[in-house]
Amino acid sequence: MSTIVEVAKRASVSIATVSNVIRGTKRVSPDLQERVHAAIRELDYSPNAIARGLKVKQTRMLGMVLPDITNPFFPGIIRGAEDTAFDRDYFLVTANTDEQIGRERRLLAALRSYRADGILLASAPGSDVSHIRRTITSGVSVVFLDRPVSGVEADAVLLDNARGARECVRHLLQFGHRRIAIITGPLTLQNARERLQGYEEALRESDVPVDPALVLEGDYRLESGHRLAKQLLEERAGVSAIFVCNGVMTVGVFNAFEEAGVECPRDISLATFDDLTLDHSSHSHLTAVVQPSYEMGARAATLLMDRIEGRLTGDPVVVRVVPTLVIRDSTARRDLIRMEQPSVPRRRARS
Amino acid sequence: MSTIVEVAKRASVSIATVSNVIRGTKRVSPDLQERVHAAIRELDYSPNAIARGLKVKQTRMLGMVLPDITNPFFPGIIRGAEDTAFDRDYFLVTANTDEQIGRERRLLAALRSYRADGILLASAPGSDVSHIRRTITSGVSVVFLDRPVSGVEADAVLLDNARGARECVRHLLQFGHRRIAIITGPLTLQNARERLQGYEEALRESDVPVDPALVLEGDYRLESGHRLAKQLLEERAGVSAIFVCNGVMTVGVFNAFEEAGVECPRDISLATFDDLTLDHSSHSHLTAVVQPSYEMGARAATLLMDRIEGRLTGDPVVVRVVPTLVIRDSTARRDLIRMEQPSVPRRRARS
DNA sequence: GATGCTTAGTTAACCGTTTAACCAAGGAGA
DNA sequence: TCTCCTTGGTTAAACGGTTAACTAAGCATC
Repeated sequence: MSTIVEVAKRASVSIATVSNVIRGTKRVSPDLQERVHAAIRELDYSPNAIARGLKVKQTRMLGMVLPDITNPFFPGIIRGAEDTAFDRDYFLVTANTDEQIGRERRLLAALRSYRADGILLASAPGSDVSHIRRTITSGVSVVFLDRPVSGVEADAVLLDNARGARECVRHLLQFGHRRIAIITGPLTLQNARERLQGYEEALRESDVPVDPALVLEGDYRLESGHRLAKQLLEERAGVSAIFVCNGVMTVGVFNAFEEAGVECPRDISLATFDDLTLDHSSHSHLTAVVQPSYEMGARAATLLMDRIEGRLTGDPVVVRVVPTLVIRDSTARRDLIRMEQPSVPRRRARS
Repeated sequence: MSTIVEVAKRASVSIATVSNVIRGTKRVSPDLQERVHAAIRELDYSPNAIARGLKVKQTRMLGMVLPDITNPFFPGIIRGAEDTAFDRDYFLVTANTDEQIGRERRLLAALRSYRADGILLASAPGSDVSHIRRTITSGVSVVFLDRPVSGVEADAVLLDNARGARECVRHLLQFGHRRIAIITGPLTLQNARERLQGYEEALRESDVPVDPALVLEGDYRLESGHRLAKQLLEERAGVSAIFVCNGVMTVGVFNAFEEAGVECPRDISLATFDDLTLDHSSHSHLTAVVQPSYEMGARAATLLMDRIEGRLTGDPVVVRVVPTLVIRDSTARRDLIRMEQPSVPRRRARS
């Protein structure tokens, strides 16, 4: 691995000149430029970003810390952020915490140690936020993505969750549904609370009372969707529609439907947050609140880089992006729903 | 952001002593240790990994370059590699190329520039491998993951693709199927060729001729699965089973089934590479060749770190891991398959 | 008391860049 | 011819760590 000194020697110039032609910081005569470029090519020289970072005190490296890469919501975010960062000549690296606060702590510490210029963070739920606060006060810019962290001030890109939920539930109400169940995310997360709130608002608008028995708290993971839907189907209690607060849980809900021989929308209506485009075709027929995930990633990255470069100063800014409701086949008019339980499960689940 | 000098001042010791207590490189008396630790705590000091890297010429940073994070095969790999790297105190960062060779080139250049100690690479298909070769000769260790790169020698962790395909097709043959179609990956990729080869071997073992009309080349992306399955269903040509060479294409195949009103396994048997556990329940009933993705990630990371640390020297080693065939509901005995076309599609596709 | 061996700590060189400060030479203006 | 700019280049001091080489002090041995 050759260094700038070797390049300088080979081109018979000083290392300052090499640096200048590489970075274009000063006029250099054409023939010296050519000699330097030739030397670089011949040696396959790659500037040492680490030495540079040490001197200029910035690395042009951005970290992205996500709670769960298996959640199909995140790939879009990653793409958006990566593209935007690359366009502005930053290097974006991704790491995931598996929703474990301990891992998050380690990752933030590592990124800080490597002097990343900034971090895009979708934090794992947890009450201890000292590591985040420390990261910020140490001088690393942080932008919250999708999940704000209560008690910590920072730029953020968030979804208008209440609005998404409200529109979705309105749609169900327009279809004549009155007993609409909701499977929420973990209510420690603000976005989960907002979605619940949108649900309640929509009901109130239509003078439908909020029945606490129809509000089921999940945790955004597959298993909870499965469990709660199963419970819901057993009691039934007049429920003709379910609103599920994220895509992963919806998959679990479908599992429960299949085990119980329930077909959608024949036997029940289903609407969900998140679009599962990669998924089984029946999902592409899902009525869904779709989040502009690519845009969210892109805007968060922009915010972060603007903050780093000082184009953005002063109080934290919070960008709210709005989701769109896509109405597809999984919701039907209330009077078309067959409310009696199917007599026999179509197929048993296997482990 | 405080430095080692400030810590040294505050603890009234030399910077060498600070370094020594942090790294445990030399005996330091208990009271000095305590003073240093106190200073570190009070200043919230975080050692500058970049300065350290410059001096010791290694960063303990590993890069993982993947072609497509939306492919559900990769999260498992990432987890395995991340865990293993963390255990040995390396920092693993991930980036994805979207199957574009240009992005791969940029990412490798960036990782080299940041002096990553090593790279786990699942390369995008493409004939130009000079950037990979250059990365290696420049001194960065590279381990190929899942996809070897022809013409470049390096350690690798690969799946025994032929074996997986062979066992799967044997299973179909045992169920009495004779006209078995295959939807392959892009045959420029070695793993796609190996899967095809396994398919052919299994057929030959049973004296079933390989009918070229039943070999359809896809590209591992959803759309190709959809298109080829549709084509297959239109011609039908006595096909009673389909073997799909990756999970993403299988989703496309399911879309085609649904559009045509074909049910599985009632109307046709389906077996696939990859397990789509996150997916819709019908997928969890899929007969599948499942790859030990966590293990692959873990072993690749181990190989890489061993190579970096010099515990592993000499010729490249290639680890072959073996997949397991999981037989579930999507395959049925040939005589139970209803071969006539359903008269009317159950549901139309929407955009 | 001189000598040598440990032990605990410090000094200073170095890693590969960037960049402020400096310098030499050529040309313009007086 | 002398001074003063420009222009195009070089020198050398950082940046924040690590670590080999060194020193000082304490102790045992003779």
